Amino acid sequence: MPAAEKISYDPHAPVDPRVETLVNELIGRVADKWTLLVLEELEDHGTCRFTELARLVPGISQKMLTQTLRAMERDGLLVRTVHPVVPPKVEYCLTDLGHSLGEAFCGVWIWAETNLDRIERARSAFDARG
Amino acid sequence: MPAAEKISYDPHAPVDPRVETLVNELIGRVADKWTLLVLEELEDHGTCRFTELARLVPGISQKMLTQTLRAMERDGLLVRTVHPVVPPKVEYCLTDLGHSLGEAFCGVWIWAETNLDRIERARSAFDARG
DNA sequence: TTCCTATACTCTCCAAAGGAAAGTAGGCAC
DNA sequence: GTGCCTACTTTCCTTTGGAGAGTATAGGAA
Repeated sequence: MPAAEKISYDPHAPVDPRVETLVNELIGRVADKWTLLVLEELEDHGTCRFTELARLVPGISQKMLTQTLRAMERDGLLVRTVHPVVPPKVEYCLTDLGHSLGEAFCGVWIWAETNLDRIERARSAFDARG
Repeated sequence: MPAAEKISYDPHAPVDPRVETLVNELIGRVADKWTLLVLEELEDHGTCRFTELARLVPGISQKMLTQTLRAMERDGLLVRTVHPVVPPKVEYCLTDLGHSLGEAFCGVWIWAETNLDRIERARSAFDARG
């Protein structure tokens, strides 16, 4: 390990490798394209129904929307409320935990907005080099 | 870099849909399991060689490591340096842009560490409900 | 000489994940 | 009866990803 101590806050410094494994596993699940996009829409629009989310999240299939919502429900990120009416009405709403994850991802959205141009330029340069 | 105007972020503020599409696309690429884990290791360990990363990132295949590193290089997140020696020596190092993404994801790692127990409990509860 | 090693890929084959579209349930209006 | 509505569920097929073998190269050992 290159032991260059950082002056700024390093969240990884005092970590038990067992915990690190679990965190990596969790990151692997949560840092999924669809989870992120669903999270974003639920943050933006509040409680949503199934078809509303299908419309809001660009390009998601019904299968993946169902899977993503189930996984998020299992992880306690959102609550699924079934209204026993016809036609069916199911609402999805972020929990406190879901909101806290949304806030944690805030920095990433800001980063993406801020650096869009820079990345497109980097890609052009890379592609030009062959 | 006009960072001053972006200090606060209101997710409910109206956003140009064209920009939103591009940001979603970018999130979809960057919010990939392997990209995140590689980014984390490069943040933690600084400059790394190929096999070093293969060892550090748990469970990644050589193919995916190559693909991930190429994509990150194309996006300007890291620099790939080839030393013309035998056996080959290639070093990967984050750019400023890569570091800034790492910092943006800082909140997510902290969140994951903080909420591990809560999520495991949520999963157990969900599985117990059937 | 031939063999072996080390590194960073690269290729091949197969299993798993994911997308598109059709099917299901079940009251209600007609 | 037929059609309609929503939230899935199933089927089929394409794409992605993983496991492992192969490649190029120079120096050192046998």
